[in-house]
Amino acid sequence: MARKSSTLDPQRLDNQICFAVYSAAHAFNRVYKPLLDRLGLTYPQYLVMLVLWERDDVPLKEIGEKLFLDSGTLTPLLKRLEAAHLVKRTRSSEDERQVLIALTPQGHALKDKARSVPQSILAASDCSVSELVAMKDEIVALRDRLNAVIGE
Amino acid sequence: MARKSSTLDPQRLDNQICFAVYSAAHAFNRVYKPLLDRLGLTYPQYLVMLVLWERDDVPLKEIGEKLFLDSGTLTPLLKRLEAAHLVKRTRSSEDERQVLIALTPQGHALKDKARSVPQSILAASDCSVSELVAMKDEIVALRDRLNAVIGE
DNA sequence: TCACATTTAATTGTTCGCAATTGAATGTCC
DNA sequence: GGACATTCAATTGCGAACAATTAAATGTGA
Repeated sequence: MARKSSTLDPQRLDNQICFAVYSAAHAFNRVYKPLLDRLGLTYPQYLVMLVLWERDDVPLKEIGEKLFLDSGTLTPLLKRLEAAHLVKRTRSSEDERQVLIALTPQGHALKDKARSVPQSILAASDCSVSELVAMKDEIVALRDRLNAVIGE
Repeated sequence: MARKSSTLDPQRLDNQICFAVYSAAHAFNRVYKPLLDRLGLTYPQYLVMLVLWERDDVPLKEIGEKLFLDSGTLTPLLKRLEAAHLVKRTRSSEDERQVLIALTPQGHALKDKARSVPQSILAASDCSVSELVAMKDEIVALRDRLNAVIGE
């Protein structure tokens, strides 16, 4: 009883939820890799395409808010998507500060090719949809609490 | 009923557990940042230190297995920790292929300074320990299932 | 209108993360 | 013992991720 049980030691790697999340994110990335290679996308690029497939012609700023990414990450990423002829970047005529991101026909067409990706991920998760939804909601709630702290 | 409800659309960003995990990992990183800045560590460097604080004089390979990272990531990271005088890298005399990572006195001493980090994270999570442990176990189980698929 | 603050992207520099390759050390099989 | 495969770390190249800075466009208040 004198020595703290290792299963309760908050400084142990295996007891840290952040490492669980960190390593799960990398595991997801590795599962996505071969699926997205066929689409010519990286995972963050795929996330941007998901945003655009929901709504086209979105300001860079708004993509950043949805994905929690800033222009330092998105500007070069979007330039790569533009070089791949999947999106077009244009300055807004109403507000020259904003850059609007629009899908090209190829970018729009890619949505169909990507349709099988989620079910491949579901299969790899080896888990029921309802369990995954419950976990997702818990993780999102945790993320939002963390982000609330960052804003002070 | 003809149109699929958006809350069930698997191609919607908000319905993807992987994005929840991805964005939660980044949120954790942002919460850790100011805490680890005081220790002069990045989050992946902190993970390596957690491994070494549990057991010293560990082969690079073993650190990689615990953190799911390869030498391409760890070699430069460990060189930075060595430059910061927190670890020492030596070739094993028994097997010259292996590099053993050992804590310096400063590296060992940093454990005490890092003791308050987990409770700061717990506070930011705004969640009970038992809830976090339950979530952690679920996420680890998911991660392990995903990693099992990668190995084919 | 003019001075000043705010907003927005882009840029720069550092660190991860990983695939692919290289090279050295070790293990195995004949 | 020698040919061969395997293991392990290091290296190279590319794409995030983010802090900090810069520059241009817009908003605001005297």
